[in-house]
Amino acid sequence: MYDRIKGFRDFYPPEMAARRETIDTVESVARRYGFREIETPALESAEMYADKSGEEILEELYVFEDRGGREVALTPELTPTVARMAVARQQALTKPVKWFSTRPFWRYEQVQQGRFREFYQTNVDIFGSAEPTADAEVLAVAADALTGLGLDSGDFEFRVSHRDILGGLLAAFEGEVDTRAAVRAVDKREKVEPDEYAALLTDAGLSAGQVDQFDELLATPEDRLDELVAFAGTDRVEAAVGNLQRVLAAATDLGVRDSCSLSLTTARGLDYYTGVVFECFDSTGEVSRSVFGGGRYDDLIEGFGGQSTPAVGVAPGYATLSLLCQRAGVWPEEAIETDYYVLQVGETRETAARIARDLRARGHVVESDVSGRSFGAQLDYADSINAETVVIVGERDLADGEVTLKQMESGDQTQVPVGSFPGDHERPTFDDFA
RNA sequence: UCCGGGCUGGGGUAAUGGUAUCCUUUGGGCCUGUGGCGCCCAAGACGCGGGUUCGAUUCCCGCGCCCGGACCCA
Repeated sequence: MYDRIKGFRDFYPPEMAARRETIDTVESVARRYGFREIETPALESAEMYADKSGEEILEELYVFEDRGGREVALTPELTPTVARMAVARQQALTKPVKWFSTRPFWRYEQVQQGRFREFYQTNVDIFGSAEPTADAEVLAVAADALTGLGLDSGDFEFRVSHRDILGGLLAAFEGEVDTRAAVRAVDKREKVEPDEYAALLTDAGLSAGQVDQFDELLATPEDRLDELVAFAGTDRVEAAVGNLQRVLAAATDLGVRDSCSLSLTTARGLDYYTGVVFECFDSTGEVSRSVFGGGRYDDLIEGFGGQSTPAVGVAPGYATLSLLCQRAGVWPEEAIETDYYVLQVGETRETAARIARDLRARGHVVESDVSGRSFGAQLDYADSINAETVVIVGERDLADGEVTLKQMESGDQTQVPVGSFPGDHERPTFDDFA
């Protein structure tokens, strides 16, 4: 016996069925918005992540030297890869580029609820549009996917913010402020004690008075965003607020405004976000961590050596998504379904196989004995796979040119001429011959 | 990397310093013809290593894994 590697999971049929259904739902929503599927490598140059996020990041990745002496990493996220792909074909691709991809990613981190070392996400990205409608479309794909899974808009909430509002406000304060540290502090606001939160902001360069003022600004409600513009008095904050308002207006047009709430304390950890950022949360708070997030990252493509290309995306992860669905009671139940079981008694293999083939050709799920089992054991098995109809192909019936059709739920059965089964019937059942 | 809890057949459990209970499950048989039931038979466990002990599944230590949390979340 070998153990499974920590943080990696096996998915047996019952769980896989639920995952398949969930992934199909999310992908079909993306397709409906015109996103095209891409497939990407599991390995990328480790340098790509180091350049983007610093050498320290390699500590959290699966990195190794391949036989050709290349430093490679198992991909921890998709964004650098799609950025690389977009840059490679930037002249050829018509804009906007709209891509999606579902696949595993790997990070060497502590296993916790909703967090594994191998995890699956569907990334949905738009390149080449800086319009608020693009941000809103990404939000809409995410919201439609969740409702498609059976959640209603009251089950989840997108907390929406804007990087330039935070950055712009911080820049408007007197004195030197470490924006990155301050943004990190904001991100922690809900998790730490007020004193500690204030201390973090003070460390970032704000005075005690400024901390209070900043905190008050962050609590500004949606209908008074103009006050932020007035406070900062800068083009940057004015533009950011205007942009955020247009994104929310576009979200209204797309019918997903109800799922969005303004939350200036939502910062997202990722440094590459430049505009609107959002995170999806469980409305009940029962799922304590962020379900997934997304946002605008206009500078990344240029940073990868491409032409300036605005981009916005979202990446639902299935580990946390399943937690949310389970909490809401909409995680798919496995229902093993089999349309027909073709039961063999005696030397009837040829006829049984012909019937099974005919039924499969009609698109049905059909099983037949592959274990040389007895009549009773076959019936047991048919029951265990929830076969709707059992076609009994036995020597005695066959001598009379007949097979027996048994409806499992009721136990009713009837004789059918073997030559007319399945005949012209698309989906023959007991009722058709009773 | 750190903190807390846990680990007995595939799943769920009981007891125990002297190798383990029950349920379920799985395979086979009764069973080449009404047999989805039932009955019978069989299979299957103390996470790994070390220590204490005459003897450890039980007590101690380390590790592994699982669950939850912190950090982190690019």
